[in-house]
Amino acid sequence: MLKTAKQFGRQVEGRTLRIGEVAEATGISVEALRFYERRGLLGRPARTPSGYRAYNESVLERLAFIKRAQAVGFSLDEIGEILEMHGRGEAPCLEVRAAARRKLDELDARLRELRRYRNELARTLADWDERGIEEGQFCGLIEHSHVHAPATAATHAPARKQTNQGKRK
Amino acid sequence: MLKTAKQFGRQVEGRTLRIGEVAEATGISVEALRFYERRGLLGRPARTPSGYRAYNESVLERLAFIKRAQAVGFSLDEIGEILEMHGRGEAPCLEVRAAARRKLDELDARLRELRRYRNELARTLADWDERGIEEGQFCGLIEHSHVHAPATAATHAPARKQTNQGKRK
DNA sequence: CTTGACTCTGTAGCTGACTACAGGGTTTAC
DNA sequence: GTAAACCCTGTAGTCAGCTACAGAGTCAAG
Repeated sequence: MLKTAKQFGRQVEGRTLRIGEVAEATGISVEALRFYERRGLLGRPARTPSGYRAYNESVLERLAFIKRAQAVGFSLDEIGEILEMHGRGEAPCLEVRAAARRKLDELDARLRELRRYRNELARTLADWDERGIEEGQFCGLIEHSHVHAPATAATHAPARKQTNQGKRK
Repeated sequence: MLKTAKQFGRQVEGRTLRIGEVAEATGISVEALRFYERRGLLGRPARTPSGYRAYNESVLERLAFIKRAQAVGFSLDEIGEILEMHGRGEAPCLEVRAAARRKLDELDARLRELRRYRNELARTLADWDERGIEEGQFCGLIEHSHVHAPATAATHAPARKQTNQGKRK
C-alpha cells in the first residue's frame, strides 16, 4: 500500500492514480469520470506535467459517496450541491438532512406506486391463468382489470405523473 | 350517445373525434397523440376531406390500454408490438403473457432494489438523528452507512448494474 | 524507434417519452 | 367576413446520465 509513485515527477503524497486506474477501481468508465468532472462533482484533479489527470486516492472515497448518493436517489446536480457545500465547510448537514428526508418520502411514494402496479399486473396474470382469454380484445389487460375507473382523464392523470418513470431516481 | 356526426362528410359509424377531443378525453396531449401515431401505436386514423384526423371512439379504449400497459411497465415499443400482434390476430396472448410475466419479475426486482435503498437511507437518517454529525466527512453518508462494503470495485458493480435504471423499462 | 495502450480536448450522439415551434391551412362563432 | 381556435407537417429541443468518436499527444515495452 505504500508503493512509491510510479513514474510521475512528484510523489507528493501517497500514490496518484491515472484516470484509467480510477475507472478500473470503481467500475465507472473513463468517460463518465470526465463527465463527472465537467459537472463539477470531482473538482479539478492535479495534472502530471504532460497533462494527465493525477488523482490521489481520496477520489475513490468521493466516488463511493457519489455512487451511494446516486443509488439512494440523489441526482448528480444534487450530489454536486452537497459536495460543494461540504467543500466550503458550509453547515451542509442541515440542508442535506432535509433533502434526504424529502428523498425518503419520494422513495416511499414511488414504492407505493410500484407496488400498486405490481399487484395490478399480478392480478391480471392470475386472471389470464384461470380463465380463457379468447374473448377479450386486448388480452384482458383492459377488460379484465379490476382497477380504478375506465378511460377517463381521471384514470390517466395519476399515470401521467409517473410517465417519467425512468427519470425519477 | 347516438348523436350524428357533426360536420364531417361521412358519418360512417357513430361519432368521430378530432384530435383535440381525444386529447381532452384522455388527458394525453395532442402532440403526444401524434407522437404515438408516428410510433405506430395508433395506426393511421381516418381523415376528414381537409386532412384532419377523425378518430372513432374505439381509440379511447386503445389509449386506455396504452396507458395501463405503460403504467405497468411496458415501454412504448413493447406496447406497439403487442398492438401489432393483436391487429394481425396473431395468437398474441401467449407472447403477451410471457412478456407480462417478465415484467412482473422485473417489477419485483426493482421493488427489492428500491426497498433496499429506502432502508439504507432511512437508517442513515436515523443515525444522523441520534448522534452528532460534525465528525463525518460526507455527513455520514459513507462513514455511517451500514451497508455492503467500502470503496472497492465490488461495491460499485451492483450499483453500476443499476446506473441504467432509467433505461430499464 | 516503433508499436500499442493510454490519455487529452471537444463535440456529437444515444435513450425514452415527449414538448415546442415554425409556417402553413381549416372551422367556427360572432 | 374576420378573428379565434383549431388542425396539419416537419423538424428540433428537452431531460439525465452517460457513450462514442475524431484527432492529437504521451508513455512503456520490445
